[in-house]
Amino acid sequence: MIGLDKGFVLKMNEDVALEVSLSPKPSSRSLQKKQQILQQALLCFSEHGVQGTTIDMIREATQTSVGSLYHHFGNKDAIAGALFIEGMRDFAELLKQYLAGLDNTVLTKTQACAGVKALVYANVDWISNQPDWANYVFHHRAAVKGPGKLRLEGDHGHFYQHINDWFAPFLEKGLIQELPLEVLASVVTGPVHTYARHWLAGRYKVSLVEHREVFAEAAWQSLKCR
Amino acid sequence: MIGLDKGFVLKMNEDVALEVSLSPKPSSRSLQKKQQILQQALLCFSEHGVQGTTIDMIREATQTSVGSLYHHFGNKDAIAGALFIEGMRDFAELLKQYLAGLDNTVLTKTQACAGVKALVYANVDWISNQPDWANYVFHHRAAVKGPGKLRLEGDHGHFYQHINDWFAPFLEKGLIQELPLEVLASVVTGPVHTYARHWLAGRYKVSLVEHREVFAEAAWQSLKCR
Amino acid sequence: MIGLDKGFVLKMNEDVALEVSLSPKPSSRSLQKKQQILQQALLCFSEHGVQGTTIDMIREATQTSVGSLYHHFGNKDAIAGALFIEGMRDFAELLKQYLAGLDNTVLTKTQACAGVKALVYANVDWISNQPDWANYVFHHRAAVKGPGKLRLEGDHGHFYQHINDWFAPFLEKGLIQELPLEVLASVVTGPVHTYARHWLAGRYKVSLVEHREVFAEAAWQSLKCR
Amino acid sequence: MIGLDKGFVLKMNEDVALEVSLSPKPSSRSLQKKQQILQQALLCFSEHGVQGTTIDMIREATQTSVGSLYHHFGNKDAIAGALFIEGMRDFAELLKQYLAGLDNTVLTKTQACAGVKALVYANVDWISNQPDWANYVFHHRAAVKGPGKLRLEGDHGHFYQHINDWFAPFLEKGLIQELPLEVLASVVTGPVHTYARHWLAGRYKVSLVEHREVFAEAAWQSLKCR
DNA sequence: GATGAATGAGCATTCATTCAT
DNA sequence: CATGAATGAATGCTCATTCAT
Repeated sequence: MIGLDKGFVLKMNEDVALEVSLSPKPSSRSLQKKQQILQQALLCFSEHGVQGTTIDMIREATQTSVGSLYHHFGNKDAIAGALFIEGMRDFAELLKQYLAGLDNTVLTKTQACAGVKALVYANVDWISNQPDWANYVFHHRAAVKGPGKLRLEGDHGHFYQHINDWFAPFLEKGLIQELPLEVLASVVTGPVHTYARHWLAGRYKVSLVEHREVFAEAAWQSLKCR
Repeated sequence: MIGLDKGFVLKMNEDVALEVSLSPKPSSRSLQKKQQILQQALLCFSEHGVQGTTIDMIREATQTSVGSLYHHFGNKDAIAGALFIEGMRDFAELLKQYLAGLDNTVLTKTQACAGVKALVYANVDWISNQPDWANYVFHHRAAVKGPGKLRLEGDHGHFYQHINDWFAPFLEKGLIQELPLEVLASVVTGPVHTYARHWLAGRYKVSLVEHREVFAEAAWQSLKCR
Repeated sequence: MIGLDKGFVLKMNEDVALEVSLSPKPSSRSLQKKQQILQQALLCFSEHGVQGTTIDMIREATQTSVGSLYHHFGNKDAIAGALFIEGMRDFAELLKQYLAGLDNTVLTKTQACAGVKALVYANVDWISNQPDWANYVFHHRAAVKGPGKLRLEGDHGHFYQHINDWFAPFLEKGLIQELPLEVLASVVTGPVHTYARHWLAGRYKVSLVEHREVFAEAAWQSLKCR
Repeated sequence: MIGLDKGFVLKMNEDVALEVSLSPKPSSRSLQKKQQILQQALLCFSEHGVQGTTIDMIREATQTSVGSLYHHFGNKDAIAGALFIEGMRDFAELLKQYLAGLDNTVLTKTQACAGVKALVYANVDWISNQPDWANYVFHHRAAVKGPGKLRLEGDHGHFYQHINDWFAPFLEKGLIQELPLEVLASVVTGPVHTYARHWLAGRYKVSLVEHREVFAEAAWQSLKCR
């Protein structure tokens, strides 16, 4: 069964650097600093929202200078955007990993259930391990502007395609209800995200992960064919 | 069966006026202006977010003066807060109305199902009829600050109590799964809100109301005891 | 010897009313309200300064409406001005009264001393009895603008003339040092006012009146001829 | 005899910079700008009062940008406060210098007189050389708010202590009247300040310095034991 | 006379961004 | 690459004053 991946870190591929400044050799020093900036920016965004976070807050948190921030990212939106894109990618990776651990060639009810639950697990686990990042990613899609937007849409398309491809056989075989993909997605992620939001805001006391199985089962009951 | 209430309007009880200024007689003129301001502010908030909306935008939309805005509400936060509180109340009223149309003394599976579905219907219908207000209310609880916060918490407590009381018999009889109220709430509203958010953002094309029954059925399947 | 006049009240002659609005019959009702307004305005001015006091503060303190305030005084400056002029007059009256109790036809050292001390007593006593008003009057001459200014200068001239006339014989006889009137005034009132300012600001704990005789004696020692 | 120090300039120690931003190296460039800002702010405050001076006036006078003003001082109050504190310090320095030029180990009437007169001279001279700053300092203690306030009180305490220590021997020996320090201070500075205020406001024509000796003698006559 | 809604110029302050060193 | 001073448009809010009811 799919386990709980421990110890995520906010780590990103070199592409991030490439996207922002086209400097030929993003030295590892530079990359390290960028990550630190993103890490701290995330904390600020979580606490005050993107609009409520000022460049100065990030500067203070990262112990650098305004100039340095701009040298690395160009402007505030680029920071917010990079954070979103990397988060999306990080989450997508986990989800793919969870699905990869399953076999979608054996078309049984059990496998279908495992697939649906894997979606829920991936959400619950990623959110639980990266609560701030998760909160940010699931509520700041608008943060991505300019050139990054197209790229995000591409990424997102591939991601959806991947999930779609994985489940297609089960839908065809009639093991999962034939609903629009968007409805499926909402039924699977909606309860988790809604609970997570209240939990992260401190309004719910019991941590999300404690309801991991409940949400998984609920999703499966909603989507299975009977 | 519970029908779709047509023609909601952003209309609020006199209490709104009372909360802001304790003037003895909030003339209907004054009340009317306050409502108009809230109406327009909502549009601005929907389009640009609360932080992204400037007082000047609201001023222009309402065709009044800055002074008048401040005369009636004191500050920007108070506008945002009043909008949230009134929205909450409006939604709660609809939900109560839907539940009131059902009989929770006959403890059958059918009635339990109707109860759960009523919750979904209320969400779907209110969101469909007040999309902007809904979007605002479901994502700006933080807008309520200061004295209004306590009041909101009180209101909210009563609201939850009411729902709780309605469903208690069914839970006792074992017709609905005995889950924490917060989980129940997330399972019922999560899919609807998640779908609604994407739909309102223009990312989903099919309107929420078209999936009304699907979401209702999904909720019931998740929560019923088997 | 000159005693301490008890129980001053902020009371003004009908002229105040006349100066502001030229209404034919300033009914006693109206006059009463004006006095109440001035009384409260004084408290506000004392606490926040004239510039720091808003019309709304005065409105709240007087439990009336903005409109009423403007009906009675025309504008904020007029309130500040009236307060200054009345204060000046009230103080001048006390001073004249104190001098009137003495005999300036007997040109002895004793009488000269009594005259000088009367000036100090008048200052100490008036300030002690009307601390707020005193603080206001001695530091807000600039508050008087427009038409009231000329009138004030006239009043002030008469006042100075009166004092001048009273002391002239003693100066001629060589019982008091022949210094410019302005220097005399500064030596007599300076210490009292300086002490009073610090006392009123809470920086000095011992009340002004306890040093009444000390200041009087100091003034006399400074000014007497030897 | 104590002479008249010519050519004061508004110059302040590095501490000013330190108090506002704790940046490691307040470059001399930065310090220079701060001084220029204070210099111009003083002129504005003198002409319109602190409340009557707008940030925009200071900006125009200093030929910089609003942002720069805030970069250096944080807010308007900080400008007003720094000006007061520096003024206090500048005056205190002069006074100490004047006292340092005298010998308080020879306990004669002559020396006591010289001491008292030094206090008056310091006041007259500083006010005459820095009329605007003096006027500001002697009437805007309230300008100091927040953290600077404590520091001011400390400074002030040391200052008073210093004066107290200098005069203590003379008081003990019975050469100067044993009055509370506050009364002594009022008698010495009161006449000078009162005269200065009227002079600076343009109501008195003869300059303060012309009465230097008169005020000094008056103070001595008031305070000497006989 | 009283009331309080309306007005809008004015103000302190913030903040993303640029750029010289 | 780093630094932090400089910039100025933008923003939330205040407040004296007017005026219709």
